[in-house]
Amino acid sequence: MGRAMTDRFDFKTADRRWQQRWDEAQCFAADSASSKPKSYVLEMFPYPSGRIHMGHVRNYTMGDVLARFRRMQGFEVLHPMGWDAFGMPAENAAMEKKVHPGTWTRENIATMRGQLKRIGFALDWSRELATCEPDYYGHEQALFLDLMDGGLVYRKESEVNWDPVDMTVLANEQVIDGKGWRSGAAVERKKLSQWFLKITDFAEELLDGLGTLDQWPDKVRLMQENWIGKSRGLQFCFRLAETTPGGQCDVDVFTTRPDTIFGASFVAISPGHPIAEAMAAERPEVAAFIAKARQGGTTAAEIETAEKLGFDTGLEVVHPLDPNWRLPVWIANFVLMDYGTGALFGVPAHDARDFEFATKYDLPVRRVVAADASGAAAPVVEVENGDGIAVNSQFLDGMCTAEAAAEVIRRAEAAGWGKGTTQYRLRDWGVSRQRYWGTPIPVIHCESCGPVGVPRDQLPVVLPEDVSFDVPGNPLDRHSSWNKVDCPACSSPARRETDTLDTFVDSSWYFIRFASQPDDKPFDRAEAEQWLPVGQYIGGVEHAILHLLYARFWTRALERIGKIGIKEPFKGLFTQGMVTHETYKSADGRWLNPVEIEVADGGRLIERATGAEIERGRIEKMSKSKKNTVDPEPILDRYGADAVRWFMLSDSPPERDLEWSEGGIEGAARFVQRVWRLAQSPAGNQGEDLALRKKMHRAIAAVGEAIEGLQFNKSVAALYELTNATEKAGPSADRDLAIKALLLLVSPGAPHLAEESWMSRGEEGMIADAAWPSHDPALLIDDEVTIAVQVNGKLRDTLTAPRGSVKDVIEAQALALPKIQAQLGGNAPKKVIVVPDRLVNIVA
RNA sequence: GCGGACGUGGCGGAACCGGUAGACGCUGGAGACUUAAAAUCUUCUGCCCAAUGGGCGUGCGGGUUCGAGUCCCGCCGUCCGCACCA
Repeated sequence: MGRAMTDRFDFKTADRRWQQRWDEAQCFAADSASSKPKSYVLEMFPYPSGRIHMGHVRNYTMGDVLARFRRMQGFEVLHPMGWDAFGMPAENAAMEKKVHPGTWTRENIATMRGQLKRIGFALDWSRELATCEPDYYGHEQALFLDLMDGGLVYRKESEVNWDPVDMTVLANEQVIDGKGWRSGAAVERKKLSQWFLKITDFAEELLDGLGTLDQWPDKVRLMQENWIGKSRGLQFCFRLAETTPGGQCDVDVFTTRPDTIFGASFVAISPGHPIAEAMAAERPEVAAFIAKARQGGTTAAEIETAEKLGFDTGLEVVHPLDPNWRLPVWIANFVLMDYGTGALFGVPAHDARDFEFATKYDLPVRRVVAADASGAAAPVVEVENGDGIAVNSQFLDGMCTAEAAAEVIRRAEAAGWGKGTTQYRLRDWGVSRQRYWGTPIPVIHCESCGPVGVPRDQLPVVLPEDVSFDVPGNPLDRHSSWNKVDCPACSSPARRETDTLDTFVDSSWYFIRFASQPDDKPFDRAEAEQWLPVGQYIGGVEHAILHLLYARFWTRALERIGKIGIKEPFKGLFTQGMVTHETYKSADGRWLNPVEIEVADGGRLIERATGAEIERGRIEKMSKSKKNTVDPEPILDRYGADAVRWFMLSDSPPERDLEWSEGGIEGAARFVQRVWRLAQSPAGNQGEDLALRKKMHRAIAAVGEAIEGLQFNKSVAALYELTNATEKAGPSADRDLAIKALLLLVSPGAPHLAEESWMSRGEEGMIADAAWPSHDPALLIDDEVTIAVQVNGKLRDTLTAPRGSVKDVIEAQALALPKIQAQLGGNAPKKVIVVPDRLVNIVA
């Protein structure tokens, strides 16, 4: 037969063989009833966009290494996979390709499941779920009703991006340069009545809870802290000099800088403020201004970078600390209705936006903060938003910013015109989406009863299948046989809610459903608590705020209403970097995929199809628009699962971006073959090799530590070192042990290779069931150390000495070195610093 | 605009708590094996110079220290998030 198998690792056979064996043995099915300690490893579940991309491969490889490592350490591991299957792309596909969103999504899932299986992930496929199936979203509807019963759901008006031509709501992503992506019409902000979850009730808890998340990256905790944005300040009331057409007689404002109250030169209200709206009803020019201010999308970035627009209402308010001082009331486009009270007082000298606004509309700029009292008269030429000493502020003069703020709050409270309050930047979570492909909100609107929850015995509220996407807008609105129902309370004709839930709701509890999935309820509390919280959660940084905050909130909300006994869903969090690739652009400006180009002589790049030279662009995140994606599937065909997995772990630290390169995957494939070749060397040798044994123990310690800390690139480097040393060593019993250890250490990253090698060496059972090797700490330490000898901090020589040598001996040895003598030139050293077992620094 | 990060050879990166900068990999050079190629193996590879030695080096400019990639202050550049993309 002349099998070439022993020369080359045949991944085509091995990958399939071991994937099948693991499957048959149900190796990775998690047993909730197991008596072993439990470990829950979870990667953020994918959106089924069509095909697996390199970002998925990287993410799931990291989780897989950890899951397999934990299993080897003796844990009962839960490592599940599912599909975040609702979302806009399915509706876009429906419009473009005339395919039902469900069909498109389920086909994508089937494709991607097959792709994931080829990579050999240690997943418990028996727990697979897809959020677009009624057996998932029906339970979500039940939880929504639970939150309603718990008083955590309410309705209010809020603004959406409105396309006036297509007459449809647009996602932020669908607004390009202030225009609708399909119609090209200028987008407006429109008010709509929507469902909200009371996340602000949890602002303080969510903030406090960050303190308990010591296995989260600091940057993520900091970002969440800033997002919640707790600030202390003064809320107070400006009395209007005259009553408005709407009958209002005062304006509530909030400020984090009460110390600057004497620097006020105007009051600005949001275009959505009740006073503005009341005036708009009376005065067409106000209405026109508000319409203008509402042009453009709803995103913070857009609102804050838009040109500042103001409208002087002619109204005036009275300054609370000076009855003779009146301030004009403006409507301004940069004031957000959702933050604070929707109104503020402008202090141009000490706030950047106020400064810009005042400069444009020629409003006074008054200095009320200076570095010291002598700076009181200095003009303010650019905004000064730092702290300092109060000036030009009557009784506040001379106080520092904090004192002055406290004093204003004290006086306001004493006189009753305001009070010190805590304000959060966090806003309640609007969950209504005017779209078909999402979880139907289980509510029925009745003219006499108002909104009524769908009775639980009528759940799930299933999406109708017979819908069309040939007209813009939500098909559920047009589907009268679905949305016309009787009120569950009074039986009169009513209308089903046609909005669906934000897909972030779907991803706010899937980790609980993975842990426990009974048919008759969302989860079994006791079983879920066996596994939760998730021990290690892994995913992209782009989810650092929204998804992670919503999931934390949802968990706490369930805890508050008594559904579960945990407050934080994710004990450990790891945010991995992106997979990037060079970009290529032809002379006529087309982006080209890496498979469309080839390298000509001299390293020039040319387009295969045309032979024309092309330009090498910057390294960017793999994306369809830049065409710099590398499809994992052909790579799997060519190099096998382990090489791909290994490359994903090798080059870059996991939290940083990984650049896909041909050289990188080749290097990984070469390593796979090296290990295989090493595993083929005959076993059963005699004799010791202490140096190699030490290296083996060091590698066991280093690899374990690196995986524990999710520093996979370091574990790879340690394995290369062990491989190098083992290859060089002559036959010995220690070398046989080193090979065995190498296979165990390599197995979480390259499991097919490890299994095949394990079997070929005649080892018992599957390596998937083997235990992680232990190391002998005594073998990690060397008896001799190399000590650096510096003169004035510069390395001049080294010396070797027994570990733990006394200072004086080392110092004498260092001074006796010829190179050091030469440096000193006969002079006595001024000072000598000795760091035991490390270095000697001689100050000359 | 606001918030967060990152920056080390030709490239990806390593460096415990402030203590020998460049582990490990990629690329490249030289050599071995081969009829040849591939594969594999050996060896070198931060830059500069008057080269068995010396100088310079962790984005830039300062500072603290016996000693700074690491700590502090000020810049520059790049990337990510901003509430309806997932």
